[in-house]
Amino acid sequence: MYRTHNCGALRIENVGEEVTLSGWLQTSRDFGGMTFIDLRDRYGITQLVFNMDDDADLCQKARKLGREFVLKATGKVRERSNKNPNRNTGDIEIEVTALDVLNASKVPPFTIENDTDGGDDLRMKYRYLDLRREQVQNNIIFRSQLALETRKHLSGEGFIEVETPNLIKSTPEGARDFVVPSRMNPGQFYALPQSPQTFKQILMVAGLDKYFQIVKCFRDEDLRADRQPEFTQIDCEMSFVTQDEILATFERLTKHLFKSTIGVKLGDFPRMEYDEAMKLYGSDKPDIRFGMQFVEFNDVAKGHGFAVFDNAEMVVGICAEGQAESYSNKHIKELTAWMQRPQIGAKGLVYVKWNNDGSVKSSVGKFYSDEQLMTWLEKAGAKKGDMLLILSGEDEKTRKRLNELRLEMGRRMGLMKEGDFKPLWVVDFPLLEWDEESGRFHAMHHPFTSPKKEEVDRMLNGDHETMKSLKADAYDLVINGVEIGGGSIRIHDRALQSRNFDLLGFSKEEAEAQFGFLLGAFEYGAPPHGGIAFGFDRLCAVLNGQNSIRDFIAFPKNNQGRDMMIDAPSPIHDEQLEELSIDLRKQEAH
RNA sequence: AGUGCUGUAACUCAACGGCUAGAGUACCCGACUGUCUCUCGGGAAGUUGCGGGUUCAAAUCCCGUCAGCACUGCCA
Repeated sequence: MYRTHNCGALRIENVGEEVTLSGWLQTSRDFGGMTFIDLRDRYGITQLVFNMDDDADLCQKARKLGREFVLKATGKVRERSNKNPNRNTGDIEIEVTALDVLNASKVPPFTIENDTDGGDDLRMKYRYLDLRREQVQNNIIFRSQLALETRKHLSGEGFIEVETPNLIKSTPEGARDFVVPSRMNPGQFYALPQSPQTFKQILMVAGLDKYFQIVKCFRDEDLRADRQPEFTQIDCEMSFVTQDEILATFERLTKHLFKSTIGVKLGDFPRMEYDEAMKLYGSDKPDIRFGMQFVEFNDVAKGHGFAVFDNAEMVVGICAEGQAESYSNKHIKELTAWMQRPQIGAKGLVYVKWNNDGSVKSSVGKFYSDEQLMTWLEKAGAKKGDMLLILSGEDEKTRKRLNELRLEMGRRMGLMKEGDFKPLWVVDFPLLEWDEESGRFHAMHHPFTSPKKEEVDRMLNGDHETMKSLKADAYDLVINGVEIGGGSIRIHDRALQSRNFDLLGFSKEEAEAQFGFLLGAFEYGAPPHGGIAFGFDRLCAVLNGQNSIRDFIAFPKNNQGRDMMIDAPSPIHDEQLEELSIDLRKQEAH
């Protein structure tokens, strides 16, 4: 037997018991005459004691062991003379009578501690060592709990978990597909699903009524801290539902997950129209933990001889409360430089300070009187001590930049409080989005998204602006500025679907070739349906107040989509290529 | 594809263009009977990512390249 207890189990009540523990050597403290070993497993750390006076051979053996050795120790639990209040097992120790070295270990390349000294790349390469750390292990355990609570809750609401295939058909819409060559069908390829979208709709046609799945999705796009090439979704679809019913269902799920995993009770989620989010926050995923909403200054700023504002489509700013005195010229200059980085690309940044002594100071003070600037401050609802930060330029771009500034000011002013969760439904997304590159509209959500009922008539007779303004029954759940998930009511009517394909520039033949199976299914009595999908990895991260999803994935990939541990992707043998009927293009010689 | 930051001992980092490239941690050896960041003494440890250039002299400056991270594009 390897163990009678785990390393986090023993307490003062167990004193006197004969126990066996197995685990890893966390650290040892050798005093010559006696040696302490901290034995670790995922449940905790228990101290083993060896004493020269009791058993010299055993003590000598213990002195020779290195970090991360795998040990089995048998002995008697006894009360410590010096207790360690920082540890659950700190009242007791094991007086060891028998010790087996189950396995030796090389010296690990970084310390297996909460505050590891390892960098990201090392930790990924030696992921099995990183996963020994309590924090990372807790993240993985948390993920497991979140998945179980999701299943419990949705199953309790009558949802059925259905698996959908991973080898499916490539479609041109959306993200790039990962493709898999077919050996038995030379020259043809499967694609890995970007999401089980079409399958879940077909499950609705099939009458499953309420479907969910915790499912891997694959997108071959460039990565970020919050983006992996393969990631997990809580994917759902429901029949005979309105948007309100879907939102209510997944609001219940979200509340349940917050309550059951981190004990946070969320209030009812507010809703905001997409247009309003863009107007007030310059983002379709506003962080509403703090205000600092956009204020437009076109009417008060234009026509006073300041050419930059006069020529701008939009003059818009935010009011940073209480910041007038804390931003010196140097700070403003630094903030301006931050805004001018190529990633953001603002040309300049205008400030208006309302100092505590009542005076007004501004970088555009030459062009505007104090009285004029006061009207700006009033417009923004500013108080003494506040500071306006104003950008100008083309409407959409300027709002996007101001969004970055707002978030940065939120960070600097400490307004993104840890443990504060502010969910938000963003609703009424546009149906279509203009794609400059291809010179056509594409679906903002996906091609099966239903336009709002009142938009149907406008759908075909519209000009460019009308098309841009068409609204869909599409919605996102945003928490603390992170897009947690999104969905829509789908089109279940074949005629409306064809209309939508027309708008998207699909010919009948293309639509048939790409989505014929779905359109075919819709001809056999498709129920009205809709659904949503949550980013499971992001939800894990947000619940833990973290930005990077990598720590919640047991085996994540790096920036370049490489698995550093197994070193994938990698070349394959010529025989494999041959079998797959694939000729590689010759690489240019470097 | 682009922008920025980083790359020095096993790890984390330091070193004005100039002395034998240092420190902490970890590691090895020795001492130590109540530690839990043990303590003390000693030791070993370097292709300064790689290639080229400028210079009397390069970890340091320049060019290229590779890798990691963050971001922009991209991600229905």
